Amino acid sequence: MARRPTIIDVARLAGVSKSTAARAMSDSAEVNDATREKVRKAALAAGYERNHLAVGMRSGRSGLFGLVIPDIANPFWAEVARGAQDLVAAHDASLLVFSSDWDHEREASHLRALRQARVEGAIVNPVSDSVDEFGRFGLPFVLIGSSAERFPDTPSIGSDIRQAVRLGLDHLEQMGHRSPALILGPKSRLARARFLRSVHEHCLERDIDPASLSVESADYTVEGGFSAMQRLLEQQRDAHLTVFCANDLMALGAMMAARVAGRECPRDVSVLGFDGVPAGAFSWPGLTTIEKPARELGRRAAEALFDHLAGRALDGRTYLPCRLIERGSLADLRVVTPLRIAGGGRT
Amino acid sequence: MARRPTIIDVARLAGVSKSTAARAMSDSAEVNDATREKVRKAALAAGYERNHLAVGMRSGRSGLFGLVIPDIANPFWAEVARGAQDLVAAHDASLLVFSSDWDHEREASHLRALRQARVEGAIVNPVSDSVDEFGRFGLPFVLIGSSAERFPDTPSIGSDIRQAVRLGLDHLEQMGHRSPALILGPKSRLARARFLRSVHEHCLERDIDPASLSVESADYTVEGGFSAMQRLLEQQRDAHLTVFCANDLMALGAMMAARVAGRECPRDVSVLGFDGVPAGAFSWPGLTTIEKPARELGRRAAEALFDHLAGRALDGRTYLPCRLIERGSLADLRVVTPLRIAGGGRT
DNA sequence: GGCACTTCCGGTAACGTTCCCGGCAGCTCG
DNA sequence: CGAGCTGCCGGGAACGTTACCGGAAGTGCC
Repeated sequence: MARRPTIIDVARLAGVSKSTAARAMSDSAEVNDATREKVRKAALAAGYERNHLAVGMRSGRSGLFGLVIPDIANPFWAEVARGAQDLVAAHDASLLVFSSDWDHEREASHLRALRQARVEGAIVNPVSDSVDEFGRFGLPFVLIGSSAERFPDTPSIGSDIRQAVRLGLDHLEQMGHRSPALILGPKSRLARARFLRSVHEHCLERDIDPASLSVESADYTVEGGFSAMQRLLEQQRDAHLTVFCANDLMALGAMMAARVAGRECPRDVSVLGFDGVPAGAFSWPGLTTIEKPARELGRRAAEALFDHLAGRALDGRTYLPCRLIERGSLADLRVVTPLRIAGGGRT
Repeated sequence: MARRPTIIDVARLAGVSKSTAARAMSDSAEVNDATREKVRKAALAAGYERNHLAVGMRSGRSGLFGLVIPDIANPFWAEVARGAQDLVAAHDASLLVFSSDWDHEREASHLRALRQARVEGAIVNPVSDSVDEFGRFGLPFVLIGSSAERFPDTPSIGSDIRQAVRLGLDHLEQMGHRSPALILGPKSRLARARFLRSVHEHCLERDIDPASLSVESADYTVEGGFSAMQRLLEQQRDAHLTVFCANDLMALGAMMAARVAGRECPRDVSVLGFDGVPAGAFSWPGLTTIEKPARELGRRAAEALFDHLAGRALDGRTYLPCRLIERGSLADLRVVTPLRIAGGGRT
């Protein structure tokens, strides 16, 4: 295979200097239209393609961006990645994707790789809520996810957990569920605190004692949701049990636990999820859940990064609203109560 | 922010020439151990990090690799990406990920981006089975997926559809299902032909007329599987209906169609999927399916690429075996038949 | 002691691009 | 008509690294 043609080859072919050729290729105004056309033709004929390595080296702009997320194989993060990727590609740049697996070591190593590749900026979901190494990260970056709260002075994008929780609780209330049990994430995670705080706010407004709510902790996995639900089911054997889970995987696990316990959903048990993963659409009954705008999250993070780089003002933290997806995992407890109140007024 | 330290800064700090410093940093044998240590210390003190852009420019090895798949948000491809990523990261390199959305234009543009970034090689799932532009791709690459068959002279990795189909058919037979209906992908796709051919082989060996099998076509989506199943259900109203779907999404759609038609799975209807997406584990009943080794596919593709680059011999196309995952979507038709044959011999 | 050989190191030239500076026309204007 | 200005272009330096070459010590051997 022959050597890849360089700008010098193009210049020679077009009969101009390499400076002029470079100017022509980079849409500079300081070149005559006729000359530009001539160079373009020569470039096409030679099969010339700009060497981004050299460009990055000289100009400092590598055209590379980084994304560090916990796991690209996780549907939620894959969706985020897709959003970021789309926007980066629209800017004629490329995205380096890394999975940290919630591991500090790995995250550090990936960040190092990003720096060495001289990416122009990065989007990161920090594995821990309490990182200090980010101060000397040495790169423009945008945080994504709820742990971003620890870094108030760097731009960050997340979903609006407060709005989401209230959305779920309001919907639950409308359906006749007053005080759902909660299956939350591990105590160490910041997202859990935010979730719980929002629940409390909501309860206080409605004169419900937050302490009356059953709370179980799990680890965001299906198995965790399964056993948390088992504990809940034991506590409450007879009445209708409603649970609000902090993510869909645990909700799916909770539904499975109900099934093996012989409790039918939504007849005996109601489950509300949080995330909006595709799998929720295929469970039976379909999982009613609150969807985080994952792809939009990725897009906006990338946008924020570009804005940041361009020196445009940034409004710090941005929270994106979530959306309720009604499927079939919630019982409609209204149909009995209103009828009783109405006293058989209709039919 | 101060200028990033270069190898020259390190050399000055260590009191050696930049050549020596570079040698020390790149584990060259041509440097004294004591000197190497001295340079290492200086590098650490200066906070030096190799500039991969410059390295790539000079040495021709950018440390960058490309991955072009249809959609990173698709769980199957996300898993593939994860596998590739892990292996690339293990080689201290980075992976550029692109989604083509089954669009020629986009694919071409991504490949161009890859060339301009001077990636050392790429893993590609070509959007079309009939591409000609790949001849002048101008980069070392490995194909992934079944469409790779069109390019016999380039290394490729795929799942062993033949083995998978026979695995499914054998299992079906063991469970008492003789001639399942088929829901396949669009006629244009090569994978469909491969699937069908394997079914025929299997039938012929068992003296089943392949023409007796009902075949429906869909587009690999849930909706497609849903309506294909509806057609099948109309054809066959009474007897137990068994369908073998060419992917899990269609299988999930088929299960939903059965449910809305009032047919219970697995009592009235049996569904066998193909892919092994996570969602299949949460449906009810759980989807029995044949799992493609997605992550392994990605790993092996990356491995093949590295081998290829290192000039190691490559055995052309590699097919990875698939695995049966038994969940609950298949009726066990054995329990009745053997009893009848036995003629009430037991109880 | 001279010679070959090894070990280690320094200087210089690339790699392909962009940036800066200077120059040469042609034009305008006092 | 000369000064200044504008539009366009060429030449060279620089970006940070590695490849290559040559040379200075040190070692072993006759």
